[in-house]
Amino acid sequence: MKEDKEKEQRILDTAAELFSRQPFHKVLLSDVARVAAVGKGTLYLYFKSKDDLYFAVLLREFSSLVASMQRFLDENDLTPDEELAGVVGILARHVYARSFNIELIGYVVTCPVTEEWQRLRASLWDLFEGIIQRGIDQGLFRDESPALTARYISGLVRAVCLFTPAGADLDELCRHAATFVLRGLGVQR
Amino acid sequence: MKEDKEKEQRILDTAAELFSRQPFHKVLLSDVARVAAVGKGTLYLYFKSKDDLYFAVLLREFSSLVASMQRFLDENDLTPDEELAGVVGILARHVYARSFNIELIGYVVTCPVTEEWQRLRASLWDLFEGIIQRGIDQGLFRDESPALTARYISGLVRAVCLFTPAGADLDELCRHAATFVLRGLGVQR
Amino acid sequence: MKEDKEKEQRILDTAAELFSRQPFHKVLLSDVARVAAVGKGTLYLYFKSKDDLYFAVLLREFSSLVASMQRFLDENDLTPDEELAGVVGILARHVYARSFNIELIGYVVTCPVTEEWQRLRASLWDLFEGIIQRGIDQGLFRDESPALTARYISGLVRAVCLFTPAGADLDELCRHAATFVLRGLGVQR
Amino acid sequence: MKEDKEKEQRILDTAAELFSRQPFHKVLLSDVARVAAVGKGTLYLYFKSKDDLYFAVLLREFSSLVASMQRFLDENDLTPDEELAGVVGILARHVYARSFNIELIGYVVTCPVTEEWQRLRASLWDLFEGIIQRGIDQGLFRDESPALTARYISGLVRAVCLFTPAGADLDELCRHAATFVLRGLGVQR
DNA sequence: GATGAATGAGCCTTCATTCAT
DNA sequence: GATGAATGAAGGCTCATTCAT
Repeated sequence: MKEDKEKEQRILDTAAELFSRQPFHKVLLSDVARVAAVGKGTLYLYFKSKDDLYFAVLLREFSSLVASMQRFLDENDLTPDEELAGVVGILARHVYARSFNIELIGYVVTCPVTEEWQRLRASLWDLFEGIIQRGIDQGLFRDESPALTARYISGLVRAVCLFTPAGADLDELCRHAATFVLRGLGVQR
Repeated sequence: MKEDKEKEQRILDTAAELFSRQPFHKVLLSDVARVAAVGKGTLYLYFKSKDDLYFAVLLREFSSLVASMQRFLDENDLTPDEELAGVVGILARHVYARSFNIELIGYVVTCPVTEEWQRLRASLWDLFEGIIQRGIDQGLFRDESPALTARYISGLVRAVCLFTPAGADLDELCRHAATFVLRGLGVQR
Repeated sequence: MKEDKEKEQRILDTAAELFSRQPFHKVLLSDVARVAAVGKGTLYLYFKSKDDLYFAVLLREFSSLVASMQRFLDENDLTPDEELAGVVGILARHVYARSFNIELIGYVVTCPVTEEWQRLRASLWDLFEGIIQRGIDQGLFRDESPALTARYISGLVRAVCLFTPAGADLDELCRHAATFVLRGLGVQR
Repeated sequence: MKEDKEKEQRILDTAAELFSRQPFHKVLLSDVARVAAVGKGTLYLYFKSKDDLYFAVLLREFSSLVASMQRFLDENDLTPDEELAGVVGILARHVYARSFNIELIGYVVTCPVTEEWQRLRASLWDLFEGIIQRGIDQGLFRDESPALTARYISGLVRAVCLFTPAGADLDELCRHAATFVLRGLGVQR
């Protein structure tokens, strides 16, 4: 019933694409099926409902983001300020490439939050909070409430990417955002 | 078709409430009518369609926010850092009180942006940008790109309000956000 | 929402007709709507679901049958054997005219029996049982178990009407059925 | 396509069970396959369609019933009244044990009657009619229309078995039904 | 102007049937 | 022969919109 992982991924890719371009109710499952080149009924072999598909997209995108940020931290031995600049850049590029992704969260906020989603979201915050805390411990950062700040950052990046002025350069955007965040944490730059 | 301003406001209030708590497609016009205590057909005397009602809510909420921020600036003779702290507080309280822009803005992002909405959104950014620019001119702030920063701020505030840890104090939250933003702009605090 | 009793009856009439000619799953609500000359959505103003419509048909038909039998008993002052012959005739004509009616019961048997339906069905049995008991009391009938016999009779009539040999005369059929039942109760004829 | 008789029987057994407990449209072929422990595709090696399976069940059940009744008559040398009491008992026990013909026959009534089904049904009636006729010929029974009476009996038995009052004893039930039928045929008991 | 019963286009979902393995 | 993933036609149901009152 769900052997074909490749097909499942194709459905998720398609759904991610479509959900990022239109609000939930404008995305038709017949479109998803057509674009993914599967039968409409096939969707239901892999996902219980339209909502289920939606959340699956959300979870996959978000967890791949968090994973890539975590990998970045693991594979590089950096100072907290370098780490923060790095993950802000990753986040920005991710949001920029697939502007929906973080946007999808808007929907989810009003829904009964699933445990899995809550856990995932917390893991992003924990990641930020951990960096900030290390920076504070090393005397690099100043922050009265790392938990709050961790929550700022994704919102901040999201906003700038969504509403980026036309013609902006992505690299510059990442640099600017990182600088702002680091200054916000008391780093002199 | 538009005599009864009081009724129109009641409809908008109701719609604002409902649209802020659920995704667009889960808000039924029959619910709006029932809660607003008007007939379903009456909605169409005041608004052309569901989309039209939605945008009317969005515009009203957003413009009242911008107006109250502008009023704050006009009625007080403050330094740029005081101004920024003030409007951040206003924004935070607004988002916190009516989490309207959760879904509201979420939906609108994927929609064909109307000119009016674009103008309104720009006015918020301009407001922030103006303060930042004045701060820079007065040597209070440092910022390489006030236009980008203006876009950060609302996203930042939105995020912290949406995902505020349980038990957080709103005043402290506002103070923290303001401090972060001001530090981000190079203010020593 | 359900002012128009006339429209509701038209829907019920149509549904009764269609449900009597085809099994449940072959009856399309779009057909019901078309034949009843109402919109498809209108059906849902009067009935919660297809099942609900089905049961409404069943209940209406059955209760009208029981009511007409009861009226026959009330309006005539007859001996038990005359009463029994009369109600058997009424039942036979009813089944014959709308062969579905009793047939519908087949479906209902396998369903979670609603209280209302149970009550209605019991009222038919009670009606038969009452007549039989009066007959016994007056020394006209012999029966060791009027409750069981009451359950026979509708099944008996149903069967003969459904499977009546081609060319049979309805009056003769009623007479024959009544005779059989009365003899079954020990009446010499 | 039809080698494995054992598997075919398992499918028929399962289908008989399920079709007798739920209306046609609620019985899913995937359920039949699962319960029968065969693949869904396998069903189509033995039966052309869902309808085909349905009628196969109906025919098998019904013909086994008729066969067992016929065997009873052949293997015992009885008087018509004994024969009738016997076959009524067989019928009652059959219906009682597998309420198959609740839904089964219910559905079939509204369907285009196949020739095979018609023939089978007629064989049951003929069996009853034959007994009745012999009883009349021997002066045991009185009946103006054995053909009609033959049609009563199965309906009568069916009804009592379906709607049997809770706690009833099957043996007593059979005795009572037989007595009623025999009295209906003018036998003094 | 106000209403809400009526409408029907359109979507999600189901499930009998097929066919590649 | 056996399987069950894949299919897509079809139907139940919803809900924005209309319009007669």
